[in-house]
Amino acid sequence: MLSKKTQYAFHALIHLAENADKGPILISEIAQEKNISIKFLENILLELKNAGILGSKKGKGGGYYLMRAPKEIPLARIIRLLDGPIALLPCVSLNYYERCETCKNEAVCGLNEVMSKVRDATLKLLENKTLKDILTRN
Amino acid sequence: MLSKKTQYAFHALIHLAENADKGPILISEIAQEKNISIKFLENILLELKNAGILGSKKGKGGGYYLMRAPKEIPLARIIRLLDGPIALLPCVSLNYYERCETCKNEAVCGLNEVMSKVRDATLKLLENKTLKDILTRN
DNA sequence: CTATATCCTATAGTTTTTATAGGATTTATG
DNA sequence: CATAAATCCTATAAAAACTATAGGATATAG
Repeated sequence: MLSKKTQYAFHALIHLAENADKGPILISEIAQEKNISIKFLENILLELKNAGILGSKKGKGGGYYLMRAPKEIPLARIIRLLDGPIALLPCVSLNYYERCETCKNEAVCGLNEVMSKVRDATLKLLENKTLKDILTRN
Repeated sequence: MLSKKTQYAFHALIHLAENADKGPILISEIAQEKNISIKFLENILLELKNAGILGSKKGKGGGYYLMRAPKEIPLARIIRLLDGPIALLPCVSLNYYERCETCKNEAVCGLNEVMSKVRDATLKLLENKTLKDILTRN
């Protein structure tokens, strides 16, 4: 399961996308709207900003805003940033690979093969679906 | 990522399947072969037994053995048993469903839609692939 | 100058995961 | 029947990860 952190990030990004025309949005506004602890959300938005996904403005009239169009933000990007690996096993992770200590030859390991397929099927969706795809459909 | 518990379970099941002709297998043998803490493994095998996946025999000549053919044991079964939900969000989980508190209408939620697709793609593999599919290929 | 809002880093609280301990029970066998 | 071998069972400890909070630093609008 995705962590609360990542779930909150998605909800916050959705709010920012749906209010992109209103200029910078306050942390407190998002927190209230989406029922998230304001201080926890603050940390999350900061991480998104440091990753270049969000921009911010300080002081009166400040807040957070998207740095790029929703369709340019793949869901996989958010998950990897806040949750880490998407793969089910370290030995099939593309971004967080670790060699399997138990199995002698990954090329012949059946578990590795199946989990690689799971990873591919998951990534095909999460890398192609973007913030735009999770906005409320009207 | 899958927990160590689930990873150990897979390795133990593989060992049991590959030595099914040798009668009951000792916990200690599996632990040594796969480099798993013997006491931790004991708990895992017990859970698998209580779930009807393994059988056991006590006393001298005892040990654990598979209760059914490897091709009858889907990987999803093991994961759900030891790791819980396979879905990325509670609101798209088939076996551990929980209503989303933030979104007003799941039928219209884009996040729900995408994560449902991820779940389906993952389950298509994990419910159809079995212990037989992860045995070493020779 | 002041109020506002993010920035930054530390830490506290909670839950989950991983691992260990030790006695109870069952069974094979001499 | 006594003994050794093995799983059964439950509790608890140790470590790690996750969730949340705190409070001062910094930047900016007006």
